Amino acid sequence: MTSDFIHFFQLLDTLSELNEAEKKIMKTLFSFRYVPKKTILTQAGETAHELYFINKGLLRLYYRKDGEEITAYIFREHLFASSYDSFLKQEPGIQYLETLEDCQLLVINYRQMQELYQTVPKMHIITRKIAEQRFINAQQILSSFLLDSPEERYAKFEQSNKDLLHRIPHHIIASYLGITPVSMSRIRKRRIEQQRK
Amino acid sequence: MTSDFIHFFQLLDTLSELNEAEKKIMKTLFSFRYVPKKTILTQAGETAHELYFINKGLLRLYYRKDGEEITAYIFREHLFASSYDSFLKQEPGIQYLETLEDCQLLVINYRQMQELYQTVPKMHIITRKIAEQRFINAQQILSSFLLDSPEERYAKFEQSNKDLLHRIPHHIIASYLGITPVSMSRIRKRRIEQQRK
DNA sequence: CCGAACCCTTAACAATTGTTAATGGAGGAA
DNA sequence: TTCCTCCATTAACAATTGTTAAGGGTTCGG
Repeated sequence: MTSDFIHFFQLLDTLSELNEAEKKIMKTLFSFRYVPKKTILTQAGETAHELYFINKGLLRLYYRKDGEEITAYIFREHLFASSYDSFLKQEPGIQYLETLEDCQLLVINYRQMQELYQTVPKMHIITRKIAEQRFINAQQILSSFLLDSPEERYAKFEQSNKDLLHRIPHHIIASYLGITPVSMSRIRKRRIEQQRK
Repeated sequence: MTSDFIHFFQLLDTLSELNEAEKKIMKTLFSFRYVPKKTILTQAGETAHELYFINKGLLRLYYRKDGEEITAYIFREHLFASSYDSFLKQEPGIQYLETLEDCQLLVINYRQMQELYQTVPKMHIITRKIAEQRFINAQQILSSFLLDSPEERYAKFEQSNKDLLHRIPHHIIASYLGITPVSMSRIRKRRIEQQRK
């Protein structure tokens, strides 16, 4: 269905103008997939073969350390998501990619992606800009670890992701902020007390 | 001089094969520059107009918070460096870019960069791959903040950057690791004591 | 409807890091 | 050389976070 690609092309059009022929090719290479909550799309130790565009739902990328799951990133609607490290290098990675909600995804695999680069050279421009944005984004998160205290980091997260506090378990957010659930709970308490004044 | 471009093309050739005509264009657009130690190349609050390739020397990217300098990244020889955020968006940034040693740089400005995209379309592929690598790199550093203790982070840094411990002041490394110089000194002491056993 | 699993919060204590300040060494400038 | 600045280390104390454990609420499946 064309309606599956509305947000997809809305994003791509901001990066590089695509004509109808190019869009048609892309529609044949990306496929629609429904994935239920708590599905692991990529396992650590295996190579990520697919790249996803999220039409609806949430994904998270995480590491495992000592049996514990540590969130590296939470992907929202209308973003591309993958265990990039593994997908780009086509080597086994150390990250897991999992759905946090029932998801509607557009999917392309690595081979199809190479085909896309061949048939739609503009794709190099698009993925360059996406990679640049991702890099800037990663750098911003990194800066928060260097410049901010855990409490400030929580405050910023709350400000720009108010909805996620209700959509996903807190301990996932805590690990994303680099703290324990206990510590995050204390921070939340402190902030509520301070708001009273 | 052609010898100025040896490492430059050595890197680029691994990303996409360039013919002599393309290399010639690049030689005219990149210019050679000698920059003494402790020179600020990009100021926070200003737009970064240039992108650098480091032939020799070290650069560091840093933030300022409460008068303190906090290192975001240390660029080595044969890497591209810039205050990317500002350079890519062509907006004022919040980072400073400074030489840590006397440097030999290849320089291109934003306008020339756009010209390069026009005349050498392959450049989109090259910068896409560079951006992807940078993203993976940033993600790796980020994972170290999520998964490792400050002590483990120091250990990993020491392992992969042994030379930097002698080339640059420790407090710069400490801020890069997200800790204070005092804490880093304690970590170093602990490690020496443990090695005795 | 009930039990089990999951999860947020709270408490108490341990461990680590941050803060402030002092010391002494190294390196650059005049 | 001598002075001065910068810097690494150390100590003492404060603040924060981590750890472990317990209680109670919610959700989901049988």
